[in-house]
Amino acid sequence: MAAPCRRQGRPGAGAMNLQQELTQRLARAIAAAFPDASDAEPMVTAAQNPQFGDYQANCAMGLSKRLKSNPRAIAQSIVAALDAGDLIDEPTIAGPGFINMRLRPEFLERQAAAVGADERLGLPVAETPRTVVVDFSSPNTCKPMHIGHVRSMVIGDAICRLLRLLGHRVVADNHLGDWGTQFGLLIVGFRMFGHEVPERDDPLLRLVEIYKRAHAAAEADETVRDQARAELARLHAGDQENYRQWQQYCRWSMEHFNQIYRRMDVHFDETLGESFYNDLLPGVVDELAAAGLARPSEGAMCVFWDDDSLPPLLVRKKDGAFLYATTDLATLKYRRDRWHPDEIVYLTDARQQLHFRQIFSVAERWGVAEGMRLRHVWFGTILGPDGTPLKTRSGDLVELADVLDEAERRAVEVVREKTPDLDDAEAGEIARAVGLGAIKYADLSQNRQSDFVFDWDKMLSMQGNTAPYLQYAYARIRSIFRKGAESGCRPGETGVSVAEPAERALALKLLQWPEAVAAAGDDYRMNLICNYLYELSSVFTSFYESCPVLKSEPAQRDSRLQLCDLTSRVLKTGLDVLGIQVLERM
RNA sequence: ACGCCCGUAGCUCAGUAGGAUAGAGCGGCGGUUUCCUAAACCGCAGGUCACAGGUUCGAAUCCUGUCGGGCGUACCA
Repeated sequence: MAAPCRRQGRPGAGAMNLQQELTQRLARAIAAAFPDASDAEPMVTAAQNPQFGDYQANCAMGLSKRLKSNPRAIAQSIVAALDAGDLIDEPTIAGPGFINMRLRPEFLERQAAAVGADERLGLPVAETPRTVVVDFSSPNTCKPMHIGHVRSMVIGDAICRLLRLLGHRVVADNHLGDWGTQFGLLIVGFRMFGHEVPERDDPLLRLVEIYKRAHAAAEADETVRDQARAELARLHAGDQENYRQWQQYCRWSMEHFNQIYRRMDVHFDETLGESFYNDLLPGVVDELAAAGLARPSEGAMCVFWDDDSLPPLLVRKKDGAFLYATTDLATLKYRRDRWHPDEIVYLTDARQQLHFRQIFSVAERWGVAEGMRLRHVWFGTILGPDGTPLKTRSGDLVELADVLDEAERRAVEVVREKTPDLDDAEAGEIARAVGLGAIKYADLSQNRQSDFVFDWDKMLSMQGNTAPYLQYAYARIRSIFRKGAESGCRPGETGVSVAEPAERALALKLLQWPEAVAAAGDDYRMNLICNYLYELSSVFTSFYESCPVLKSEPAQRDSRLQLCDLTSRVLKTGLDVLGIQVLERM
């Protein structure tokens, strides 16, 4: 299937954030009309209600107190000083002093054409590219991926994609938990039960079975616990055999993880376990002590805050062992030296907020956070219908591989029902993209800070505000181009027209893509991208219902084909940011 | 006990510069297919935004208090 021919334009030629542009125009008008209040925020937002126009400025009411004047009169003066006739009609003043603005159709038409010719779809490139390390996924080894791992993975990967789209350098860093206390028990368990637990396709699942038995044995028998402690100590002391065992477990774990990452289409630039930082830990504690941050307390080493703004942070146990916090500080310093990042982003669930406030504060006082922005991007917990963490009937966490299987199974059913004429290979491919998309979108479309109530039907839903809805909109557009190509229809040069309300609404929404990206990038809120794409698809579908494309007159057809083409490109780009595939057919 | 987060339609959730009549999906009810994919579209019903005060021209949003829920608070990660 040939892509619709695209006019070659200078990349970035159509770059414009409408909200920003109008904000700047309004700011100039305020400065001109009220020099004393030239610092006032114009407060331009997309109009709440289409009857008020496309954008509104809400600054006049706020200025009224400061200037001791009637807000409507203030709005009037701002409008009089406003130079934006190239973008909007004469603004109207409504209610207490809202400035309502409506974009001119000629502007929409010109801008839509410009964006259509722009590879970046109107999205400005970051003027100062930053280097951002994104720490996400970071599962513990020797445990299968379960449903609780999905958020960090999906949101983290999407944030990486978003930052790259904005023109930043990204280091996607998978910080494996490969140095826990479970290894002693695993080593003992392997010796006790290794010969009687059968091999499996996924060696990690065998390891988990062994661990379960070892755990039960330790519960029942004190000496097993002692052995586990001894093996762990031996591992930490550098025992060759135990080290080899440990490496084997880590390899099996990675095989399992990589299988999941491949299915999920999630990628990393760097994968280093906690074990990698082991040698650095004593030095970290020494430095903290030398800097006067850490001091002995009850036999341990601990960082205190003189003003008690934060509770004490333990960096070395009284038995000499180091902790999670120590590793995180060592990792932070290592990343600074290795990547010289402008920012490090950590994705974890909400429960680690205090931990990261402590880590960031220590890093600052220690001096290793100089010139770096440290951000804890946290998300809510995945809960079952009863409000507690999700479990299967046997009490285990739901395995991610099973969720992916179930999603595909459901998607196959829908594909078979809706599009029976597909061959098995294509149906399977569509089902994979649709099932995986549904899972990712269910997670990304929700405010990340809310707890996530897991519900098979909701998570794997293919109807309403879901990824399949967006994929379907895309597939319908591609279908138009397939059909159009048969009779030689291609989007051409005639220009875009927005005479019909549905055309106008679609063009406007398309021009707002940069706003959605900017808003999402501000605070890593991927749900804003989802909202936008859903609205775009929704506006498109209305357009699709009311505006025939291929059956319209040539000039109109050409314009509509351009709108379709642009819609499909924004959808593809947007879904790509979410890590969701588009489909030519579904 | 202290700290953080939360309480919005029957259900799941948007609403993070304080702005006009609080939105969406699902579920419910009713319509739409000689036409580019009906995984769709159009319409209707459904709300004391937990409660009580306060701030202001204006509060789901900010402040205080109460009730209810989740999580966290030095030898786990």
